[in-house]
Amino acid sequence: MSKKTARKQSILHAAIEVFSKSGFHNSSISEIAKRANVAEGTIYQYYKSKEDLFFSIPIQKTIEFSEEVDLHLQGITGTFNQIRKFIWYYLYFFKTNPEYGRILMLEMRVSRSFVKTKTYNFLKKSISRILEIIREGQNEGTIRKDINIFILRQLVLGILEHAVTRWLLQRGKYDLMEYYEDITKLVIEGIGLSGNAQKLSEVSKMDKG
Amino acid sequence: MSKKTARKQSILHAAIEVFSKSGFHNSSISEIAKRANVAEGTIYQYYKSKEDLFFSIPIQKTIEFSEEVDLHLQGITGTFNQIRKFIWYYLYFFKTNPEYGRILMLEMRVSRSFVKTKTYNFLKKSISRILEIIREGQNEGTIRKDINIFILRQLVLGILEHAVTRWLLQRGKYDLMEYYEDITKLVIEGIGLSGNAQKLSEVSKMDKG
Amino acid sequence: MSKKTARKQSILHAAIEVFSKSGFHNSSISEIAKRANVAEGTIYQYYKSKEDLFFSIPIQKTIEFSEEVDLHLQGITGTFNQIRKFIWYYLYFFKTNPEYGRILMLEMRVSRSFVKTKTYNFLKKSISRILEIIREGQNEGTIRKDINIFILRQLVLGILEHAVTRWLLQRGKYDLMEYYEDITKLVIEGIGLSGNAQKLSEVSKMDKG
Amino acid sequence: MSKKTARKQSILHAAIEVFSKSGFHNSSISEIAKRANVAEGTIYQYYKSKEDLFFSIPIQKTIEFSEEVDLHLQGITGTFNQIRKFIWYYLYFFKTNPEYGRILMLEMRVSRSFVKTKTYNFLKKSISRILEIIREGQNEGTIRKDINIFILRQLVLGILEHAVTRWLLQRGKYDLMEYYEDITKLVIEGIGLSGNAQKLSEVSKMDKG
DNA sequence: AATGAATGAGAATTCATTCAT
DNA sequence: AATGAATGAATTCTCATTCAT
Repeated sequence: MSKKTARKQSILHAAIEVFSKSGFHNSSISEIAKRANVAEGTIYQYYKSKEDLFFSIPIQKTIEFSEEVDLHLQGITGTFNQIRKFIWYYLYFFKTNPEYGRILMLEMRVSRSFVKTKTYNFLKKSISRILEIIREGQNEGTIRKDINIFILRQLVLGILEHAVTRWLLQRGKYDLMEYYEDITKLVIEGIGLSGNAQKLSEVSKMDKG
Repeated sequence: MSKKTARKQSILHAAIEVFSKSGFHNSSISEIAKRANVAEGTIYQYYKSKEDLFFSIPIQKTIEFSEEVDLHLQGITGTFNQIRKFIWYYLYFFKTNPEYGRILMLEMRVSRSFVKTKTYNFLKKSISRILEIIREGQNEGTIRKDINIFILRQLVLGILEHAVTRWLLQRGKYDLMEYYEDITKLVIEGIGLSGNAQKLSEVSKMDKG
Repeated sequence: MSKKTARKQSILHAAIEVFSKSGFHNSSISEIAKRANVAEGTIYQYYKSKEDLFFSIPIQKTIEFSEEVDLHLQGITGTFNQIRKFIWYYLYFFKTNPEYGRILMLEMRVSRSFVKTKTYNFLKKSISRILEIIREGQNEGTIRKDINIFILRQLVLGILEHAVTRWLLQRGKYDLMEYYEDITKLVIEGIGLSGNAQKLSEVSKMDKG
Repeated sequence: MSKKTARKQSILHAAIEVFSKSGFHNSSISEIAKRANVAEGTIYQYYKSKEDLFFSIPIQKTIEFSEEVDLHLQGITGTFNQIRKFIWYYLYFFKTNPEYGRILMLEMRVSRSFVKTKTYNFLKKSISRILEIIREGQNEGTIRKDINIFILRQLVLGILEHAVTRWLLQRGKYDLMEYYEDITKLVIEGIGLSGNAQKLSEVSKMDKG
């Protein structure tokens, strides 16, 4: 049983490598099998189809992301501090999982069939930890209420996804964390209640608090 | 010669339709040929390969976008008004070119091989009309200078691409222009010099002016 | 040992169900194993191969048919009465064993490799109880002698197989016994000695007797 | 166009040979392609699938059979003479088309999917020339009316199919025409109006006429 | 004896591209 | 210049059979 799980893992791992390198359509089951050191048929004992294998990739990573993000957010008070941390972990996660990033950002996020998947909903939910933070912030009075909450989320995720996507397409020519401060500043000022100055001072207060 | 151009056009047009519907890998030359009312072999008289045909799509559309955006920006003064207009036209362009949008946003923008293309550079340049506006704004003193200009561009394009991508994936369940006001507000406040209040009043002044 | 036999039985039983449903080529060992509640490997402890399992099906059923037909014929005198009974039991047997019927009539009877099998000879012998009856009838003087005995058998079996095959292909839209009387009449008149009228009266006499 | 037809013909011809030798499931497209001297892909330009190719076989042969049988029946008067001729041509046809016979009798006739085919209906119609003859005979008063007409057809076709099937399974160890006389006699006496003697005399009268 | 995971050969089908007409 | 028939490489998936446990 543990052996079975290990097999399944090693197939998934090989799949991430191969799919990341060449994309779904230019990857072949035979290459994945080779890299996982199993026969082609073995893959079909664990996954129904090539698509099933592909769409299985985010499940585990999403759980990992959710759990870690929750851990990192624990004990942090103040909406802006939480957002800072969320952004930081988001960037850090993809910096340390660039292959998964390539699969998620360059293929899945953009795939018509993935949108219909259960995994997609799961992923949406996990990412939307940010929605909760924003909502709480609105209740606390630190996040602006004059703009639709989904647009605010779009601001945050839009900037983050764009940043990660650009970085991935450059194949790591620069450090993804490089612009972390700027991005954070932009996001916080963008969704914060009022004037920039006020917000910034507030943030630093909270940071100290 | 005119006939030749027309034929090339009609092939490209058919290609946009087909690629948009099914994506690059699930589209076939034979279907494109059928829709363009030419024989399969004819396509190879005009385009070297399927990939060549695919990557030829953005060239024309990019020119169209650039020219139109320039026209729309003419006579508009004030950085923020220009940005408003840029955002408006960006959304409008994809609202009226959803098929091309699907190809560009869901396939090209994310394709490893496209990044190596000349067309990619061409596209980048055309989109970066926004960079100029931002730079001018910084010189004028209306755009903040404390944040890297590329990050500012990332803010704008990140939000816009995210908005368009989400809309395309929902296959037009809602109107892309719906959130135009919110997006504009966010962007302008995000990249503007100081406090929100100040910026907003400035914007309305300029709108009137 | 009893347990062993039981297991072999249950595998065979499952095989009949599965082969009947989907035919030899579209049936899989894994489905048979599942239905027999054994592991795939276990089947190979009892049968050399898929083909071996398939060709093992008729053995038992043939024995069953032979024994039952003998029982039903016991005590019946008169060639025609015996033939009536044979026909009746033949139809009854396939009416009550349609799954086996499908395997025998639609697959085996027609398989190039089955003809080379020992089971095939066994089956031929069992079915040819009818040959004995015909031969006795010729000796008694009730069956015509001007026609080759094998052709007479062909008459009987041809009509019966054809009737059963048609019924199976209609998947039981009608009752197989429906045309029993007509078939019997035709067969008896066909192989009987002389004029129809004479034969029919003879038959009814014998039925009463 | 003529070339196209020739190609299609030669593929069909190769298919008949291969399918006849090994049956549908044990034949491969690659073998058919090799024998037809075309590439595998070429087959798919003419036939949608392996099944489509397989089920295309009877169409032409059925037309051939129908037309020839009609020609052979022309000018022949008298129900029994027509039946004699039908039986003769039926046997002759399969004697001269044993490969097609193997496909039709040992696979198609017995295939669950074939029954749903248009070709099946076409085939049924063509074979049922015999039904017309029987019906006319009943109107003329030479064929018995006390037995369902479909059972009478079953008698004829059952015997014929059985004869051909047995012969095919023996792979031509004997001459299919060998038992022609006996079979004819049986059939004619079986479906004829009254006593054997009467029928036989009638037949010879007609033969002379 | 029983298991069932692993195998890997095998097969159908697709389709971009070529080239003779 | 246009055609479209022919190609054949490439790929996914199935499944009978084996064998270590």
